[in-house]
Parts: sequence; C-alpha cells; structure tokens
Amino acid sequence: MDVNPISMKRVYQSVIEQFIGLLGSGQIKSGDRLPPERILAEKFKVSRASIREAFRAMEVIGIIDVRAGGGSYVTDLNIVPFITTIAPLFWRTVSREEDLLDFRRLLETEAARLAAARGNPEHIDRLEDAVQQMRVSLRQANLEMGEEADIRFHKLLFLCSENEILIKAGECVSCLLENSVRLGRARIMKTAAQAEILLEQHEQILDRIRQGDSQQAALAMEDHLAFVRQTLQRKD
Amino acid sequence: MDVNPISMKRVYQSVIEQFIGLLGSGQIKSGDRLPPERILAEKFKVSRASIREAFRAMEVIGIIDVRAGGGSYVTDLNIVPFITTIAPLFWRTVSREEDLLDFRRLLETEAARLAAARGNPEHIDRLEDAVQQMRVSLRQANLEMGEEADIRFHKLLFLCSENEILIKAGECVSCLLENSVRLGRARIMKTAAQAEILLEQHEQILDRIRQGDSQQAALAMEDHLAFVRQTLQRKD
DNA sequence: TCCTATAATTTGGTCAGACCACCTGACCAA
DNA sequence: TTGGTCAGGTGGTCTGACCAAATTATAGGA
Repeated sequence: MDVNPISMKRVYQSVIEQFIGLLGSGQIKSGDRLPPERILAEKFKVSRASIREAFRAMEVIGIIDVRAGGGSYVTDLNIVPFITTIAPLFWRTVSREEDLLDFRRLLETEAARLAAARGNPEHIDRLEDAVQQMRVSLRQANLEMGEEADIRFHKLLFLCSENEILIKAGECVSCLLENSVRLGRARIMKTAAQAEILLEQHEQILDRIRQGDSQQAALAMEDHLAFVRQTLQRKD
Repeated sequence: MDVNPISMKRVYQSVIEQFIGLLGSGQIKSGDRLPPERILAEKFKVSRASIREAFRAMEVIGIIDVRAGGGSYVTDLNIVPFITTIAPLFWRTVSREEDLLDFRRLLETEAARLAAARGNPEHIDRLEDAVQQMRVSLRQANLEMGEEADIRFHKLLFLCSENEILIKAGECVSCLLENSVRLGRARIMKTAAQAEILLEQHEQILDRIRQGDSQQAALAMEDHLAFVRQTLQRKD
C-alpha cells in the first residue's frame, strides 16, 4: 500500500509558511510593520502563544525584527543573528580555523575574478572610494579608519561579483570570522608598516579589476590573503 | 559622545545561550534526551512558554529535534530544516538560479581538488562504491538507483575534501537545489544514453582523485558540471 | 511463561487570560 | 522650548488548563 504520510504540521509552522508566502507574493515587504501579536492571533484564529512561537522562529531565520513595546517589522533576510547564535557551537564542531580561512580564500578569489569579469563601473567607483579611504587613513596614521576601509573593500568586492549566493556566503564567513578569537587579536596587529603593504595590495587588486583581467585579479587577491594569513600565523 | 546601547536580553535568548554552552562543554551531546519542558521550566525558574520559545528557535537552528509526546532530543547541527524553510523566500530574493549553479561549480571543483590532494584511501573507497553502484544501475537500466548513486557521489566528494566548511556549504547548496523547481524536473530527464556519459565522467573524476592529481580532478569536475548544466538548459 | 491488548502516565501542542515593562505620543507646566 | 507626566499600545512573561501523541505499565489470554 502506498499512501502519503499525514503531515502533522504544527500551528507555528503553518503561520511561518503563510508569512513566507506573503513575503513571496509581495503582500508584505522589508520595512513593513506587522500587526500586533494579539490582532494576528485573532486573524489566524490561533492563540497568541502560537504566534509568538512563529515569531521566535522567524526572528532566528532573520526575516523579522521584534522590538519590545515597539511592534514587529519585516526585514531583509539577515543571517547575522543566526550565525552569531551558532558561532560558539561552530568552533566546537569545526576544529580547524584553517578550514574557514581556506574557504574564505576560495570565495574571495572567485569574487575578485567575477568582479573583474563583470566590470560594473558604478561598483568599481565604490571600491575606489574604499581604497582612497585607506590612503587617507595611512597618511593620518589612523589605524581604526584603515581597518574599517579594509572591511568595506572586501564587502564591496562581494557585491561586485553580482552573484547573490556568493554575497550571502561572504556574509556568513565574515560573520564567523568576526566571532573568531584569533581574528579579534589580528585587528590590533596592524602596524603602519603593514598598512602600507596592505594598501598596495588592495590597489593592485583594484587596478586589475578595473582592467577587467579576471585571472590577474584572482591572483592578486590570492597573494593578498596569503600575506594576511602569514602575518596572522607569525604572531601566534 | 560614544555610548553602548543597552541590550535587553530576553529570557528565551538566555535559555538558548545556556544550552549552547552545555553543548560546547559536552554536558549534553547529540542523541541525548532533554528533560521535559515542565522540568526545565522549573530548573531555569522560567515559565514553560519561555522554554518553548527557546525550543522553537533551537529547532529552526537545527540543534534539537522535538517530538510530540516523545520528548526532545539533541541533534547534530542540521541546516536542512532551516534551508527548507527559507528556500521559497530565497527563490524570490535570488533572481538567478544561474548564481546557485555557479556557486556549486565553485564548491565542487574545489572539493575535487582537495579530495585529490588529501587522497584519503578510506574515503576514496567509498567514492568507488558509489561509482560501482552507478555501473550496476546502468546495466539494470535502473535510473532511480543511478540518481541516488550520483547524489551520493557528490556528497561523498565533499567529505573527501575534509574541509568542514566546504562540507556544510555543500549541504546548503544541495538542499537549495533540491528545493528548486528546475532541478526537480531535471531528475526525470536522465536518459540511458546520458547515464552512460555521466558514468564515464564520474569514473574520470574518481581516477584523477585516485592519482592525486588536483588540477586534473578539478578540471574533470568542471567538465562534468558544464555538461550537466548544458543538458538542463537545453531542455528548457 | 510470554505475548498482546488495554489502561495509565508522560510529554509536547495549544489555548485563554492576566500582569508587567517598554515605547510612543499627547498634554501640561516650568 | 524644555522637561515631566500620563495613558494607550505592544511585546515579554507567567499561570493554569486541556488536548493529543507517544511511552510505559498492567492485566488478561494463549
């Protein structure tokens, strides 16, 4: 006998599904304020507790933002809270931070390759801004500012790749690395001498992207990451 | 003025944090049965509703499995329920399925490269098993069996890479692709003629991994994925 | 003795109602 | 204008209850 198993869907799951559906059909969108829990409970004909359980799940998923006393708001799919929550677990499961750095190299070289291939002028201008800020911060010996520009450069690079998945994956890895102890220490290790080298490397990556040379852009990124990694390891 | 915003931590978040902590310290581990909600509520000195909200979040995260009437169990970090939930949303946000296929190519070629480099004999034997099953299913004209072996091969390949992040990322992408409409149709499109070609391609990948030739293994994988992709697009 | 069918217990799923804490905006007074 | 107060809206939490599924204990029959 071949029958379909009865799906014992729980109330909160059905609620989530409906919200996902509403998001998909555009009936609700990022920034919208959701009705109060009590009203929703009435509309869905379920208890407020069930609505709240659905909200907790959607909060972890990263599609709503619930503010005590201020209502609930739809947000863009945001994986940061999720990653932050599981990060401590992650460092138990994943023994080798090495793996994460390898993975980042993979993502960023591909991002550089795609950025060069796509060559969107608007995006490249924003990369230029970030590099410019690095130059300024080097002159002013403002390490913090340089740090910020560095992070921005790498984030922008993912945007330049124009591959949505790559962008999201990049966010995940950055988020995980920020939760890493070693990277935390790494920030402080940036000296003025290193800042100069880093600036040159970023300039080179940018130049090659501007020239539309995928192969060379990827190689420049590879060199840059190898340098960063080597620096981190030497200080251990 | 530089001040830090006050973080209003909610009860359910504290509960999750404690559970993550217990998982990290090994006081609870995968397979363990958690105490009943009512008991936990007593121990944590919070209401059952708060415990339940924490459970909903942990369920979405993929670290517990809650069975009605049967208790709650700790599981290995399982991203499948999470991905399945957001998949419908994803296909709205990510306009181009192209991006996902590009990303998969990136991951799988890297996995092939690493698998060849690591060359763990135990892992390679399991790859051989999968290919063997593809041979058998081809002789028996059992497309379904071949399909299953194919999936297993790609999953095993990620394991061969021995990079935890790559393995997890592979799971995510596979899960997303399984939720894709086009791939669903794609399964049926496998004819006997194609099965023969696919078998050859997998054999070639395996051979090159066995020879420890990273470069060639990656290229073989690239060829394979290009073929798969081309086949999918032709049928549109 | 062993197995099975049934009853009792355990445990998660849901609901209703209550109270508190926080946010917002309106109104008032210095 | 500035700051304080207050009321209403809204999320955060708790309590207690009942239902339904799964498990366990139990009694009866082979």
